[in-house]
Amino acid sequence: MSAEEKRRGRPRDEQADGRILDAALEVLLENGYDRFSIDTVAAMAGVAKTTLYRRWPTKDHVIVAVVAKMQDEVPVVDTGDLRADLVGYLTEIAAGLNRMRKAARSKEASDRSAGLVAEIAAAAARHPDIGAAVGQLFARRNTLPISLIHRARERGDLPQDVDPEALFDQLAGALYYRLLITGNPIGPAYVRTLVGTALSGISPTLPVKRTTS
Amino acid sequence: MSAEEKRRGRPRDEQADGRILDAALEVLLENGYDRFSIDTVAAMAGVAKTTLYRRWPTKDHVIVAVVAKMQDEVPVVDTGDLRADLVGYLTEIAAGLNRMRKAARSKEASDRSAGLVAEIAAAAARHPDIGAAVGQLFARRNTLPISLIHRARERGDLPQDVDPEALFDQLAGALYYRLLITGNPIGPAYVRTLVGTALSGISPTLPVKRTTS
Amino acid sequence: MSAEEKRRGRPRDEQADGRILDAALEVLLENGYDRFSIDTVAAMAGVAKTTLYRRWPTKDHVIVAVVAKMQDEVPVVDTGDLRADLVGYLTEIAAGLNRMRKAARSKEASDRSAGLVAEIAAAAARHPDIGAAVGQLFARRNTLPISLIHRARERGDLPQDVDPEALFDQLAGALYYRLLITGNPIGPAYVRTLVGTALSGISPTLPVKRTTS
Amino acid sequence: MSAEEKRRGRPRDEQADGRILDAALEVLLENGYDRFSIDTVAAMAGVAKTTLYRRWPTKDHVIVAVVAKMQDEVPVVDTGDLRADLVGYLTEIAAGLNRMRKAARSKEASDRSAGLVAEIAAAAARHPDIGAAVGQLFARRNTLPISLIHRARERGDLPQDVDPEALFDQLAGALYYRLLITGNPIGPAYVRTLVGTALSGISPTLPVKRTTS
DNA sequence: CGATAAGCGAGACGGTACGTCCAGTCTTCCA
DNA sequence: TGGAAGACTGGACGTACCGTCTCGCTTATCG
Repeated sequence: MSAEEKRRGRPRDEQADGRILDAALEVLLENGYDRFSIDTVAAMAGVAKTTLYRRWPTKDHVIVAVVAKMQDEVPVVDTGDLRADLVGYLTEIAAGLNRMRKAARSKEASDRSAGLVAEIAAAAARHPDIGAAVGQLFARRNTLPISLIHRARERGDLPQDVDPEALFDQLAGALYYRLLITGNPIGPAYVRTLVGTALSGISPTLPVKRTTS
Repeated sequence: MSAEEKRRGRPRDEQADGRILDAALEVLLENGYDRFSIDTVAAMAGVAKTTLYRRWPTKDHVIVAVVAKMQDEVPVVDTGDLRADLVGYLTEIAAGLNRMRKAARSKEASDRSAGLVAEIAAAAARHPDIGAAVGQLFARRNTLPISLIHRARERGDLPQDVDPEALFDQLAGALYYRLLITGNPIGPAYVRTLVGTALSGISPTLPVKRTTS
Repeated sequence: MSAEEKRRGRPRDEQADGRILDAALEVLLENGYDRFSIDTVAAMAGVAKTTLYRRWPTKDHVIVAVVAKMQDEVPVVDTGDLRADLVGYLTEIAAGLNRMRKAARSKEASDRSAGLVAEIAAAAARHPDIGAAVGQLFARRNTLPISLIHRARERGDLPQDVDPEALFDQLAGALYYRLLITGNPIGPAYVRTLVGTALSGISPTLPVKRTTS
Repeated sequence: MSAEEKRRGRPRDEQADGRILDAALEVLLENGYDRFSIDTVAAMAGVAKTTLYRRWPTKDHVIVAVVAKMQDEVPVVDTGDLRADLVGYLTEIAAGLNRMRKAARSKEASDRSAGLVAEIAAAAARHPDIGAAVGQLFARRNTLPISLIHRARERGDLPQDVDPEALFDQLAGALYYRLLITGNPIGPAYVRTLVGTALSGISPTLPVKRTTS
C-alpha cells in the first residue's frame, strides 16, 4: 500500500546526484556545451560513468537536469499595473537568458548565441521524454504570468478577444526568437518596446489614465 | 573596374556544390540530423570529402547551407487588410515549420520536435559566423512582412506606439517558441488566435465591419 | 612481494591481441606494407579501432609487434665446428629474410626488395621507443650466435684479437646490407663465401685439416 | 639523325631541378622524412607541383635524387697498408652516416636512428627502378674500395680464399646493420675493432711487414 | 551470520564520425 | 609545350565521445 517499496541491495548514494549535477554545471559554464563530455563530468564529480548512467540515460538528460536545476524561480508580482508587471517579469527572463549566453562558449561566441537553450531545444527534439519534460517545465513556469494576464482581462484591463496564453507566447516568444534565431540583443529597452507594442491601445498606460476616463 | 579577380588554377567544379547540397538534403530528410554524416553525404554526392570541406569548413556549415537553400520564398501580399495578410503569412511559416519537423527524425520524434531548427540555432551558437549568417538570412526574410506592418501603421491602421519589428517578433516568436520550447502545436486556429490577440483593439477586424457599424 | 598489481576496471580482452596481430599478419602478407591499413586490420580482427589503438599507439607499433611475433627462433647449434655452425645459422637467417621479401608487395616488387625490414628500420628511426624495442629484440636474438663465437675463441679456434660481436656484425650485416642496400641476392653460395672470407686464415676449415698438419 | 631531337614548345626550366632538390634537401634536414611533403617542397622551391612531377614520378624518387646528390665522393687512398686504408675509408663512411642521422628528426630521434637511409631502403623496396638505381649507385661507389682489396690480395697481403666483395660487404654491412637494425653507435673505436677483426690473422699489421722485408 | 542483491569505481569495448593530411592527377590560363 | 595555381579523387590517420560491458569491492537487507 505504501508507495515506498523495500529496496534491497546497496542503496544509491544520494549525494552523487548533487555532485554530478554540480560538476556538470561547472563544466557547462567553463567549457560550454561542446567540450561537455560525460567522461569529463564523471571524472570531475569523482564518480564512475556507470553511476551517472544509472541516473540519467543520456547525455541530453543530464544537460536538461542541470538546466532544470539552474532554473531559478522568476517571481511574479501582481500590482494591478499589467504593463509594469509584464515589463518586470520579462526583464527577469531576459536577464536569465543573457546569463545563459555565457554558458555557451566562455569567450568566443558568448555574445552572439544561446548555445544551451538551443541544445535543450535540440535535445527535446531528439528525445520525446525530454520534450515532454521541457514542455511541462515551461508550462509550470508560465502558469503564474499567464494567470496574471487572465486576471487583468477579468479586471477589464484587456479586451475579451485577447487570449492570455497567446499573449504570453508573443512576449516570451519574441525574446527566444531573438535569442535563438535572429541573434538580436534583448536589453531593457527592447523589453519595454515589446510590452508597449503588445499592449498598445488595449491596456491603459498608467493608472492615472483610468481615473481620467 | 571589374570586380572579377583573375582566377588562377583549376576552377572549382560548380556543379559539385549542387550535388553536395542535394545529397545533404536527401540524407537530412531520410535520416534526420543525427545519422547525418559528412562521409555519407560525400559518398552520395560522388565527391571526395576534401572537396566538401574545401567549401564548408564544418558539418554545421553544410547543414546551414542546406537549410538556407531549402528556405523557400514565403510570399507577402499586401491587400490592405493587415489582419488577413498576417494570418496568411504566418500560416505559411507555420506550414514550413511543420514541414521541417519531418526532417528531424522521420518516425520516432518527428511529431514532438523541430530538430532541425533547434540544431540550426545550436550551430549558430557554436560558430559565430553561422550565427551571423543565420541572422542575416532571417533579417532578409523578415524585411517584407515587417514593411507590411510599417505601411499599415502609416496608413493609420496601427497606433504610432507600435514598433513594427517588435510586433513581428511577437508573431514569429510565438510560433518558434511553441515549436522549440513548449512543444505546443501551431495549427491554423492558433495562428488566427495569435493575430487576433496581437492586433486586438488596435486594428480594424475587417474593412467590412467598419461600414457595418 | 607479489609483482601482481591490483587490477581495476574491466580487464583487457587478452584474445583481442592475438586476433589483431593475426589479422595484421594476414594483411601484411596479402597486401604488403603499403595497403596495410589500421582500419582493415581492425575490421578483419573484429575489433574496434579504439581497442587496437589502446594497445599500440601507432600503425608502426602494430607492424613491429607483428614482426616481433613472426620472429621465429633461429636455432643455434654448437658442434665445435665454428665454420659449419655459422654457415648453418646464417643460412637460416637468409632464408627468413628471403621469406620476408614476399611480405613486401606480393607480385610487383617482391623480388628486388625487403620492404618489411626496411619499413621496420624506418619505423625504428621515426619512433625512439620502437628503435629501442627493435634494438633489444635483435640483441636478444643475437646473444646465442655471439656466444658461439665467444666459445670458439676461448677454445682457441679464433685469435684473441677477434671481437666476437664485431665478427657477428660483419656476418649478419653483410646479409642485411645486400638485402636492403645493394639488392644483391643472398643465396647459399654467398653465405658460404661470406663465412669463408670472414674466417679465412683464422679458423681451421675442417677438423680433418688439423690432423693433416 | 642527331640524337638531339628538336624540342617544340616551351623548354624546361633547367634551374627548376636545382631549386627543387635544394628545397627538398632543406626540408629533409629541417623536418626529417616525415613532415616531408611534396606540397611543402614545391612551395618552398617556388615551383608548381606539376613541374615537380614532370621530373620525378614519385615522392620516393625525389628523395632518392636528393640523397644521390648529397652523396659526396668518398676518397679512396691506396697506401699499400690495407688495414689503415680500410680504417680511413670506413671512418669516412661512418661519419657520413652519422651526419645523416641528423636528417631524421632534428631533436628527438636523431640519435637513435637513421631515418633517411631506412626510407631509401624502403623506397628501393617499393619501386623496382629505385631499387636498381640505388643498387647501381652503391655499386659505383663501392668499386674503388673493392678494387683496393683486390690489389691487396694480388699483392699477397690477403689469402686467395678471401672474396674481396664479400669482405667489403662485411665491413660496410656491419656499419649499416648497426645503423639500421641494432641502433648501436658506430664511432672510430668500433671501426678500428671492426677492421681488426676482419683482417685478424690474414693481413700483416704493418710493423711485422717491415721486419719481414 | 551468511546469502543475496544492488551500487559503485575503474576502465575496456564496440561503434561511429570527425576533420586533417598527403599523394598524384587534372584543368585552366598564361608564357 | 612548359609552368603556376590550385581544385579534385581517394584513402588513411589518429582522436573523441557515447553508451555498454565486465570486473572486484562495498553496503545494505533478508532468511
